[in-house]
Amino acid sequence: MSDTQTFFESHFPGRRSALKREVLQTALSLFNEQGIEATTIDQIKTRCETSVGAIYHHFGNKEGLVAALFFVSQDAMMQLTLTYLEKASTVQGKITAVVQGYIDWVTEHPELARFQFQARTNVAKSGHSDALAAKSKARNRALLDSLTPAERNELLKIYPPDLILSLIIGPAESYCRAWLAGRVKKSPAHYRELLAQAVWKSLS
Amino acid sequence: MSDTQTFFESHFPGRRSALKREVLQTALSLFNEQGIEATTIDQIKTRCETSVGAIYHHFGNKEGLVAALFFVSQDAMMQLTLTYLEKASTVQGKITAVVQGYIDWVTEHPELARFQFQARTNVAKSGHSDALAAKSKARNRALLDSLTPAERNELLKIYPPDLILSLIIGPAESYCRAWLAGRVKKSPAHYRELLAQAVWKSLS
Amino acid sequence: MSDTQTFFESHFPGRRSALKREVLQTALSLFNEQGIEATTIDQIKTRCETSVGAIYHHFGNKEGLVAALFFVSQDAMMQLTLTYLEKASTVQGKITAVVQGYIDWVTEHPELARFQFQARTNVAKSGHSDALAAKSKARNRALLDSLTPAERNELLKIYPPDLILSLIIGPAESYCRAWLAGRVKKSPAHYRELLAQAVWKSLS
Amino acid sequence: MSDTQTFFESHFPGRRSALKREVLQTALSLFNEQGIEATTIDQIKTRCETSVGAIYHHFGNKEGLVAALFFVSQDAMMQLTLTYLEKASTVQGKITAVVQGYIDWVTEHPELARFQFQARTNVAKSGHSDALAAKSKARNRALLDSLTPAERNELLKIYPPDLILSLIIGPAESYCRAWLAGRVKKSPAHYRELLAQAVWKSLS
DNA sequence: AATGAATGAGCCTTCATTCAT
DNA sequence: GATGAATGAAGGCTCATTCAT
Repeated sequence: MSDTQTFFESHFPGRRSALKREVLQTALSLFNEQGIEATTIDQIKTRCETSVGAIYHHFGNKEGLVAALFFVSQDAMMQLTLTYLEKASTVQGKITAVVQGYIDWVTEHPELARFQFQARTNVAKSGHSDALAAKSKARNRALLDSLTPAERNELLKIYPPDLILSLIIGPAESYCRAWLAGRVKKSPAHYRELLAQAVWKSLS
Repeated sequence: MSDTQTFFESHFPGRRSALKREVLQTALSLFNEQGIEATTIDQIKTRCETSVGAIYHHFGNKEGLVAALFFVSQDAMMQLTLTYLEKASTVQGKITAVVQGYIDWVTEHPELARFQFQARTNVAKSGHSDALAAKSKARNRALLDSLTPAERNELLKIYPPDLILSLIIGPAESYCRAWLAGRVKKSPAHYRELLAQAVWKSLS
Repeated sequence: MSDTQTFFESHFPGRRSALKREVLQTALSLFNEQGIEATTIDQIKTRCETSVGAIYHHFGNKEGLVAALFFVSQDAMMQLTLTYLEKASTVQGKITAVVQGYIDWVTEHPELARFQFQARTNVAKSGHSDALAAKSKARNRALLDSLTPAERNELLKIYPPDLILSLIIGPAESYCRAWLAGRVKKSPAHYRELLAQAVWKSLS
Repeated sequence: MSDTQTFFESHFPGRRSALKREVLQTALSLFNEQGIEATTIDQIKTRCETSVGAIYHHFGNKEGLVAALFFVSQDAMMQLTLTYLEKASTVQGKITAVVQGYIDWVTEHPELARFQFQARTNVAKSGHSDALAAKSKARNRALLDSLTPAERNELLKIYPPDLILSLIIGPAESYCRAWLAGRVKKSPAHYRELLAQAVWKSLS
């Protein structure tokens, strides 16, 4: 499962969702190529060979389409991190899970990751801002919730909780952004281990 | 120099630039409040009590206004980092300079920093994309250029050059983004030292 | 029979017409609340918990729904006036019948009356304009047809026939419009006698 | 001054208002021909040989255009009635003034009168409903305010104030509506005196 | 009879930009 | 240099209507 098509097929299965899948897939491409505001419903409709009415029937409006894309993507990313976290037993293992979960998600679904970066602001300013805030908070708690009280105390001894997340995810996110923007060529996947190690060292 | 008004006064001095300053200041606020595309020339004109013609006279078009704001801001940020770098003599000192230069810039000019994050994509897709690429590259080289050949070899021994920048700036950038978005309350300035230390540890 | 529900039950009796009645009732409310053009088939469908297809099955199209509502309402109003006219024997009695028939209809079915005022234009511009013209003419003749030749001559001595109807129905209609629009509070029913008397005086 | 063109010229004088006048004139015609909702901004623009932007520049939006047309028309009508009222000295004279002021307005500006009938509902449901309510109240008070206390007492002896207005204006309004809709042929102007007399008789 | 997904023409409105004054 | 009326392409969205199931 490493491309977007199979991603949508597994999240919106069945023949009845065929149009929904195609619209999401097309919108994703156009949003990334041209930007969200620069992409028109008409362009999407033309590429999908459907009608504007059908798009509005399924997603309400453009904002709803953006939100649907954003949340399905964010949820899947969260899911991957949780899977990794469950397999880890030590503190280092859990931090590595978060870092590598992030990297693996981005490299497996670069289109979705690219979209998330640009869509966050839109969603935050839309009617779905509450849902966004709730999910963001949940994501931030995932790591801390997976730790035992003892582990948590140990980790928070040096750095305040607010900072922890930036120390852990910051380097990976920075490199992933650069890669998605084409500013660096080597895939973040090549640096999975290096990044996890560096983060671990920074926290000792 | 801790607010935006004095910033514009020092970068566009004189009575003749008064309107230019006011337009930039107003545009900055509106862009941050509503987003760049959502802000209209008419709104800017109304808040400045000037005319659309005057704005076009000074900035050519909307894209030009965004670019002016973006580059003056990015140049000043680069300048601050260079000042810090000049004062540093050791490798650790230089890395600290980059991290703290970044943090200090953001906390001194949060409005400009916020704008830079959202404007980058716009500028990259505009006619000024070359200027953007050139300046980004320059910024990336500033640190490496300040090192002696020996220091450089030492630093690049473990981590490839592509990764270095993300390891250095990633944590600070991540925290600053969270702060500018209101997701964390404590100013990055409180963590100047902690962040620089963490980065240094991660590179050893 | 003083509310709209029983009105529809008596005009569309039986279990098979249940949906038809509910659609008419709902459409009537929405048309009055929002206006005819502002009301969508979808809104009606949602309130009735039925499907757009069912509405089209029963009424053909939106225009047909408006016309059905208009004509059933207009026919009932005409019927009431005719009943009153049959009971009257003198000229004054017949004029009183027309005035009070009108007032009683409006106060018994304010929703239907309100709808008639706004729908007349729509129906006139629709494919049902012929039916509208025919029924309007019939209504206008009802009074004159009920008079004996001698009575007719007497009534038309002073005022030309074109004017008669406006003199008779004008005051009541004016007050009823004001009441239906909420511009006056007292029900037209309070002024049944006063209005009939005033009209009679004006014709002497 | 008996056609619409000179009406607009006197209410929006000068070369700078030429476009405004033409838009109002054109909108009036189209609204009456096709109805307000059925008329599009594009149709108006095409007939005026102007641009949609210009229309929005002058009137804000379609609702604003309807309101402008409605209020300028209603104000002028009110003005005519006030002129007539000032010249009258007896109660009968004042009532005649109201009746004939109404009739003269309608026959001098049938297009505007026709428009007022259909636009009232729109304006009432628009953002200008307050202005409408205020002006309607003012119109209703014009007659009563022009009476001396003694005259007022005399007039209100038999009929309550709410009813008075309907008795006075009802017959004329009813006939004018019929004339504007083409249901009767003879101009209301032919019945100026008859209508005023009939109303006076009804009030004795 | 009932359903509701799909259609697509058409509407209102916005807004960057120009240019005559 | 300044002004703001005018332009008009383009966009998001609505909604009556159809039709396969």
